[in-house]
Amino acid sequence: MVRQRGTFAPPYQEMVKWSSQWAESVRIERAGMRYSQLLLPTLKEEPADAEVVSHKLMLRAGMIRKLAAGIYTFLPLGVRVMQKVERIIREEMNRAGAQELLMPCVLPADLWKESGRWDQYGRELLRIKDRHERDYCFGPTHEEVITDLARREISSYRQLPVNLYQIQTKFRDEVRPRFGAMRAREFLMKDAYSFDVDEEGAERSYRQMYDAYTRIFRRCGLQFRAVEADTGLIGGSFSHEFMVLADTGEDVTVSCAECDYAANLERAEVGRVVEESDEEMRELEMIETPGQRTVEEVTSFLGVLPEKLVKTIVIETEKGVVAVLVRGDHEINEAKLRRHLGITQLQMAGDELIAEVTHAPRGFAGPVKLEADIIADFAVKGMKNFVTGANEPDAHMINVNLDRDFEADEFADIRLAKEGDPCPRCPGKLQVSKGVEVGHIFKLGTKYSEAMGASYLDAEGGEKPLVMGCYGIGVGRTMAAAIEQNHDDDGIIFPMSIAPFSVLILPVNNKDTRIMRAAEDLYLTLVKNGVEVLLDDRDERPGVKFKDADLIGIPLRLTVGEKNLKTGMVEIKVRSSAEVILVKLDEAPEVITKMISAELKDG
RNA sequence: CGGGGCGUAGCGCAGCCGGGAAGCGCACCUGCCUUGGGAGCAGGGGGUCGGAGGUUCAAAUCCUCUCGCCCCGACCA
Repeated sequence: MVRQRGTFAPPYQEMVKWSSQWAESVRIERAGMRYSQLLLPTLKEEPADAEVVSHKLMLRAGMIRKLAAGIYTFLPLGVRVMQKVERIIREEMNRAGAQELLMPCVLPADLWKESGRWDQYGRELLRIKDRHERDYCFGPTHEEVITDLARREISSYRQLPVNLYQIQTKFRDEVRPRFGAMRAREFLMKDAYSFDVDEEGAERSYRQMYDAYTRIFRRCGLQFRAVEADTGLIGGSFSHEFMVLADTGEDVTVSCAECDYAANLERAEVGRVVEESDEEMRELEMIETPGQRTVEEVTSFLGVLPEKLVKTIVIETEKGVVAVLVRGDHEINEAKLRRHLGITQLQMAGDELIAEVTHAPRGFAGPVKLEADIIADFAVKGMKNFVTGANEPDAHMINVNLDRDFEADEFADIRLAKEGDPCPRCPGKLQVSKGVEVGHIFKLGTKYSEAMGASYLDAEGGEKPLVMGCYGIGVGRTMAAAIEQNHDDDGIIFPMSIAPFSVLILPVNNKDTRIMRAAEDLYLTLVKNGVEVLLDDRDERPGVKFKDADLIGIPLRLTVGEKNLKTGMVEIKVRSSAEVILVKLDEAPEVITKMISAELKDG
């Protein structure tokens, strides 16, 4: 329209006024936005209290601001990204047949007392009282509420299966919140709960969620892995964590280089390859090792490698005392040991108990003539002539051998996996990498339904407990993880699917009427086509605009400059590849639209 | 909860040791100038120095208490 006016150019201010009114009328879901009207406070300098890249960039790009420890305000740009992630989650949850509902964030204590978690949950549960001094808490998770709903509203097998989800603000009073949106106290979470008639159905629901999660994280542009995880206190038969690989992650993932085995370090098994040493058994000897307690001290004192030593750790459990043997260069995996022994309480023995069991001070325990059950790691099985404590002060034994000098009551896989260990599923080797847990799915079984009396009547009229599953996604954390994986020195590189805007139009000089007219024209055309576009109409120098453009990471940048405009061209720059293409001004909207849909095709 | 550190303008910091007029850079406002990678010049606004108490003629500075925040660890998933 503007172009038809030929050489006549209205004063820019008037034109803006006129075209903003027009834009308002054609605005589709607020597709377009003018930078001058957006609250988008970018920071040139690095915020002092940000540690990880995503946190720094989210602050610098004006997405979030901190209100208190672990509590953040999301500014418009941050909200737009959040909403993109939410939308992907909703689409995939709905596609998987789940239904959205919304539960309260303030929960009555009664429900929590009923499940027993009011006392178990600990300080992480934010407890509050109302004016009548009644106990409430701010929901950190919603198993109790959903189970309560289920027991009231679900009574027949005809209503099953059903999967209900919500996207709700949670609060967990973390001991130490850190890394911005990565580990906040208040955070947005998608949590879903499935109810089935039996185990089989529950496993089907679990599988559906597994697939939905895979689609969700793929669409968010994340490189991730689903790994076997420990069910921890939530319980249940199995669970997977969706881990985004990132060096700043707080979780450790063990995966096989050859096959698709992957597990959380807490759960990771080690292949039971027993390397039988072909050494001849030598004569058992006791050697004085005054003051040498640690593996490091003993091995350097005796001049042997840690692989030749066996650590004896005395452990106290609710079922009694056990001595655990692991190779000198290995560490006990407490979660695996706990699961193996079927116990929940586990702690290193104190000096008194050690003295009682070994008749020696800490640091000199050994398996020979030890007055406790001995459970040994598989790696110990093939060892010959190893070093252990002597169960006497300041002494160790060398040339210790299994069966000849002592007997292990049991062998088990109880150590932490480490880089290069054999894979439990194939002949490959294990790798260790850091990651961020963005999603976690659990098959719960009947733990909550039985505790809270949530049952249904089957076709034969028999009363059965609902079989449950629960499935979480940290929305803010997913967003942070995406930034953690997609950035460079200049700023964020948003994947198209979760970008706050698809295109940024950057007029190089906003005092140049021709440039501004072209930019406005492009803006209006794109908005009309439903493209989410940000027009940088600020009266800033080009350098400032370019820096901000890179920082906020809009996938496509349309630069309107004097030189190219003279030949009727504009420049499109792809943020991720830095690729630059020149297109004709009037073809730009079409090219842009095609580029966007090409980027989104897997959604 | 243990250890360490920091609270001074919107942001980043100096000043504190050795008490004596609250500063610097960026941002912000006005004007000029400039317009393809965070320009330049001139002028300007903005502070209960986290809070309370104490010492002193005088406290951002010294002392006591307190609150907040960050980092490491433990904890949690």
